[in-house]
Amino acid sequence: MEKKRSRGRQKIAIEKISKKKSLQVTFSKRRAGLFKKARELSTLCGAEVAIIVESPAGKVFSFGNPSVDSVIHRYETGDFCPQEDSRKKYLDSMEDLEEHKKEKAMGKSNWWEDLCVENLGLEELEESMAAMQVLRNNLLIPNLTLDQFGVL
Amino acid sequence: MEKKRSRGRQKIAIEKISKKKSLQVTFSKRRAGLFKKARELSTLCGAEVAIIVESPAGKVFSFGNPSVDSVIHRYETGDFCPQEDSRKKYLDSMEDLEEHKKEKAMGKSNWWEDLCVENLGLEELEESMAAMQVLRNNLLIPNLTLDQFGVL
DNA sequence: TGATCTATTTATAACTG
DNA sequence: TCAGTTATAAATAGATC
Repeated sequence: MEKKRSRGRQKIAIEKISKKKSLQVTFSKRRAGLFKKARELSTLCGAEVAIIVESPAGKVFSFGNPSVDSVIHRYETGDFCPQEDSRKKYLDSMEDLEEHKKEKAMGKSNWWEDLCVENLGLEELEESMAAMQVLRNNLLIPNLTLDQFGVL
Repeated sequence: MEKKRSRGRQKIAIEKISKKKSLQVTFSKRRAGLFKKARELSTLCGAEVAIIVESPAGKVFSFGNPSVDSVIHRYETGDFCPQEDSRKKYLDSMEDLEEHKKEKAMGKSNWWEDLCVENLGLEELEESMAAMQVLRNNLLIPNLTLDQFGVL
């Protein structure tokens, strides 16, 4: 009979972990676990899920199916939580689209500085994505797709 | 020895559940489990977490610590990594790329088409990556890293 | 760093009232 | 539909490599 090689998983209290190193390890492991659970929920039940996590160090991680933004958009525009009139903002941004295009046609040099979801329609989002695709191709980096970025 | 009263938990494939009733039950249980994991992660690690789930029936559930809206706001404004100057670094390299563009432009609008690994050093590769990071930031998509593209 | 291992805790599928 | 039960699957704390 060999000596036990490990005490196995130990029970821990659900309170802030004091040891910095084990906090970091636990954060990574549990974040991965959380995202896996979310993926399973969405696959098993056909549910849409979005998760945003910010580590104590300020790093942001996200998971979304079909995408973080689409789920957030529905959350914000649905009657569930109408604290902000983001639908109006969205429609306004569509109006601004023409003006933005005119500016672009005038040959504005640093065009990407104006890129922002707030003044971008899906069409231009896809244009921007296409530019990134060209960059990606030229950099010989394979398999960059829109859904990898949670855009769609 | 008594007859077993249950077969206990059974292994299931991670694919859409076909039986409507067990899908509903599984959705409720797993949604609760997911939120519990999120609460534990946030308590154990002091992390901010927001989750939005929409059931196939269209019902929306959410969890947030400290609140869904605050986490979403951080996500959307790109106001993360407050203790780092990486954002500034991205913007700086974007300016460098602007120079690069002017040098290479010569009447060509799609400057990035000239970018190619063959005439790029690691430094410029990283610059290009930084430009993509800026694009990413402007598109409000978090956590784009080199290794995600299989470069490193 | 991060991947892997082990023993344990935790989550949950199927079932029952 | 909702709350328990049971037996098993899955996650993970702590250690090691």
